[in-house]
Amino acid sequence: MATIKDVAQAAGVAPSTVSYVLSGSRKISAETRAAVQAAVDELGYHPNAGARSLRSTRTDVLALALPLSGTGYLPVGGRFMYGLSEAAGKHGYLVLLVTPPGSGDAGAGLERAARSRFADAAVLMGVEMEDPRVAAMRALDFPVALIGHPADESAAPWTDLDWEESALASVRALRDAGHRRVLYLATVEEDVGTGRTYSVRGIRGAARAAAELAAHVDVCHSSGDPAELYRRLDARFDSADPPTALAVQHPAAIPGILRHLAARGVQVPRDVSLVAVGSFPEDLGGLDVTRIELPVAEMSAAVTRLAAEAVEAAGDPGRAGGDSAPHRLIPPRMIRGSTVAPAP
Amino acid sequence: MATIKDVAQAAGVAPSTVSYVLSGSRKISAETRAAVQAAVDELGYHPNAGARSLRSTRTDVLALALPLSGTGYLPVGGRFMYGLSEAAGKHGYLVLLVTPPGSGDAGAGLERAARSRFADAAVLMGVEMEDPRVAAMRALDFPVALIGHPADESAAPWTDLDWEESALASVRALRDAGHRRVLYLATVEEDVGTGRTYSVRGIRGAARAAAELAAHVDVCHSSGDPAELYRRLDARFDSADPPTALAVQHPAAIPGILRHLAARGVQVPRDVSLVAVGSFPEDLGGLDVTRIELPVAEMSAAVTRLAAEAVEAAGDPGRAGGDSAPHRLIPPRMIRGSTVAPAP
DNA sequence: CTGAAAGCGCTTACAG
DNA sequence: CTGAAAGCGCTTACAG
Repeated sequence: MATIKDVAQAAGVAPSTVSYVLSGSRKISAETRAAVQAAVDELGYHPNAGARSLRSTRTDVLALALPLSGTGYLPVGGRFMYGLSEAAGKHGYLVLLVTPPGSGDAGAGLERAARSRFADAAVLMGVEMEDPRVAAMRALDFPVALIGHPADESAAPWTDLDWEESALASVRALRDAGHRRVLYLATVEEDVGTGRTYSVRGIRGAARAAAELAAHVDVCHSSGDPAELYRRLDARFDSADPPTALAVQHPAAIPGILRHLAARGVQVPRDVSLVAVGSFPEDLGGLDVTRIELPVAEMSAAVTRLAAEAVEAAGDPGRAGGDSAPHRLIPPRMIRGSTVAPAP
Repeated sequence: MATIKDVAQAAGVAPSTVSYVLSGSRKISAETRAAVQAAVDELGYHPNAGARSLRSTRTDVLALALPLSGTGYLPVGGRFMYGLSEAAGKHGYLVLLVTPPGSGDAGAGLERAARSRFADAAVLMGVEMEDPRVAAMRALDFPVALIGHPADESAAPWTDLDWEESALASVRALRDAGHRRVLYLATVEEDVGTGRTYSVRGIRGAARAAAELAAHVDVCHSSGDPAELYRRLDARFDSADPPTALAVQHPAAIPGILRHLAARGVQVPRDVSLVAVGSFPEDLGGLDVTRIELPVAEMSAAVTRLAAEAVEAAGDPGRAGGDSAPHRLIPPRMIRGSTVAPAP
């Protein structure tokens, strides 16, 4: 592989001049610049990543810390890998995956990536309300940006869909259609248990909806096991006062839920209305569901910007260590589908 | 961050000794080893990735070259990111994502990653029958392993589900149930057009099935646009001699297909039987479809092993450059679901 | 069994 | 406007 020396020799200049041409951090005469550029193109020169990062302490890599997928594959993780890779590319960053599912300690891969300086910053997914990874990375002076809205909003830069408002808006849409008994199907219970921010805040929004909208809102946790989920739904629909509407924060389960309800003789929206909270198109298998979509591209762009800023700030002692952190809370946008009808 | 010097000082030895303890490439007395290990643990020392790779030309990183997703998000890409990250982790590798969807040149990110030595090898997804990336990487002496079965089997190590056998087996299962008119719904036409190996080989298997099994096998290309796909299906089902069975190599479309058929008054499997080719569970939204699943974990493990071997071989001049490449072709396994019934 | 030293390929003060 | 030189943190022949 060509080195900076090869380029310098081909262009008849010193290696340092090549470096300056490439970084643009020094005024260079037009002829010299052209000669160097020609040699770079001719040789297909790309600076060695290891040498560059050793010297400049910049890797141009963002680490993406995936959540442990206790319940198997998480489609949302795949979406963000794509979304982040694309957004990061626009900022000149590559994306490194850490903490593969199945490893023991949730933070082990991340810690290694940070201590070995495999990356300039980490983007954290599957964030918990009190996420231990935030303090761990701060102790290492390693910049982070979160996809999630933690309890301490100033602990680290973060972005998220406003899940609380999303839950509220979905119940409101149902309430506006006349429904007074709404079942809020929250995330799978593992996510509730570990305090994932989207899970906790969604449930919080459902509780607010009950208080503010004069509606009965029954919160039920979803399950990764469809049979168990359907048992829970059956219990509600078999009760004396069954719900007339569902708000579902487990969108991947919706096609199955619709089939299960149909098998019970319950039609959507004729008998029951339904809103999806935080879905993406693949989840719904082409069904025209009334929904609030998860804005993956917008969140990916936002978290990339936050991460890039955190990297800059870490290099600039003046700006680092302020006790507030920037964030971007994304308001929900309701998309009208065909699954909401007036209450019977 | 602690360096090897800090560890050496804390342990009272030379930096080189710390390096030897960590690499295990030299006999070290038990006391020295213990002292070094204690210092390493105490300081939380991890070797700097840049320095290590600069010196040893090993990065312990595998680049995953994603296909350009012309038709938007590809769930299969997400699956392999998880699968590969997990499999690579077991071999001590981290995974770097390159060529995010949306970038102009399919190979630009990969080329940069290779020339800058961001990784030790590349795993290529979305492989085409004659994939230009293979030659490009060979020209750079950059090891690759493919997820896909290219025309030239000896060009690079590769692994894949045997799509030809999969298509053949799916038609055979339908033929064995008495079906004589089978519609083979191939991949979306973009994949056919670019010559993706799974696409070409699936169609090849369908053609063989027609020749070998005395069945009419009509091959129809799927579409990313559901409306267009349903028009194509309607054309077949409205014909004088409609199919009685479907083999579908576009599993994500199956829930929608079933709904569309139901709307036409066609029940599966009462009126039409169906087999999915290369699905994974999320695709089918909980439907109990007769299917050949895409063995993501097995393929990820295989391609990781192939990549790791290619890295070793590249370091060993004796083994490199042989004119054959190892591969692993995975035979299909049919999973019985409830979507195949005897022909009417 | 252990250490001192060279050098991987860059970037960036220092010098002119 | 350009160059010579130091040094980032490792690994591994060379030496004892």
